[in-house]
Amino acid sequence: MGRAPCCEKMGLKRGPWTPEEDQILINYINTYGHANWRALPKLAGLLRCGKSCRLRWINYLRPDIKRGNFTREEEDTIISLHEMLGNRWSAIAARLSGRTDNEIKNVWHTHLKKRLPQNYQQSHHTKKRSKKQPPKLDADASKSNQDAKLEQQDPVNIHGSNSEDMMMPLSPPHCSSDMSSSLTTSDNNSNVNIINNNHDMSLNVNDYDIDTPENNLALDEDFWSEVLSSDNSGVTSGFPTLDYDQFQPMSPLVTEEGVLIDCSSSTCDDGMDFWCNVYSRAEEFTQLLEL
DNA sequence: AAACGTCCCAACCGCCGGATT
DNA sequence: AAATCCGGCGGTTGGGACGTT
Repeated sequence: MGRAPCCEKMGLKRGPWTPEEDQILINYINTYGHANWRALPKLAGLLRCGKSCRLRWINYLRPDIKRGNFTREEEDTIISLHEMLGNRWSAIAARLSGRTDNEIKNVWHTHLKKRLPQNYQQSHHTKKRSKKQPPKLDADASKSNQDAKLEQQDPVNIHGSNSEDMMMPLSPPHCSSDMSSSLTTSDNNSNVNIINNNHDMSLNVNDYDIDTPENNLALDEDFWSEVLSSDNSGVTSGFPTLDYDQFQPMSPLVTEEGVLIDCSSSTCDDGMDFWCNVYSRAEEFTQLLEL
C-alpha cells in the first residue's frame, strides 16, 4: 500500500543556504541530474529536504536564471500577462525566459501592483486555491505535470495548439457551423438566450467592460461565474438581459444553416464577431460544465 | 549614532493533482 | 480502490538591507 514513509524532518537544516551547500547542490545536479528530489539531499550529502533543494535550484542556482532588475519591457509584459492570467505566476514565468515564478511574484507584490488602479486589484482575484474549484475554466489547472514540464522547456509552444487556447481572452472570434441548433432569440426586447444542452443563459454584457464593438471580447471568469450561478434549469425569467444599445449584431445574423438572431437594426460586422464569440465561449463553458 | 519604519526577497508552508504501490 | 508519495504551485513570512527621523 503506497510508498515508503516520507522524509522525517528531524535534523534537517532550514533557512538561508550557505555557499558551500549551493556548491554541493550544483555539483551533484551537474553530475547526476535531479530525477528524484526527495532522494537528492541524502545522495548529495545535504542536510536539507528535497523540497528545499528543488526550490533553491529552481529559484536561484539554475544556470539559465536571469539576474538583476526587471526591465521596463519585462514589467509591462508581466502586467499584461497578469491581466490575462491572474496570479498564475508559473504560467507568466514560462513566458519570460530566465525569470522564476517566485521572482515575478515578488516583483509584482513589491512594485507592479502599486502601479495599477485599485479596481484592477479587486477584479483580478487573489483568491486562495480551494478544493471547490469552478469547473476547470482554467485550462492549466487540469494540465498534467508532463505538460507543465514541456511548457517550461518550450515556452513558445504554449501558444496556439494546446489547452491554453481555452483562456477566454486569447482566442480570436470564430463561428461554428452548428450555431443554429443552440442559439435562439426570445423576443424584441433584446433578450437573447443561448441554449445548449439544457443550459439556458442570457448574458448581460454591460457588466463586463465591453464598451465598444471594436473591442476584442474578453469575457473573464466572473462573466461565466455569473452565468453559472444563474438558474440552468432552462427557465428564462430572472436572467440578466443583453443590452443591444452597445452591441447590435448584424441584422439578421445568418449562418449557413439559417437565421440565428433576428435583431432589428445595425449592420455592424463587429456585432457578428461578438455573437460568434459569445456563442463559442458559451459552448466551451457548457462543455466544461459537463465534465 | 541610534532607533524606528519600510522595503525586498529568499525560503517556507500548505495544498493540489497525478503517479505509484 | 485506497493510501501514499511526489513535484509543482501560489500565498505568506522572517529577517536583512535600506531609508528616515
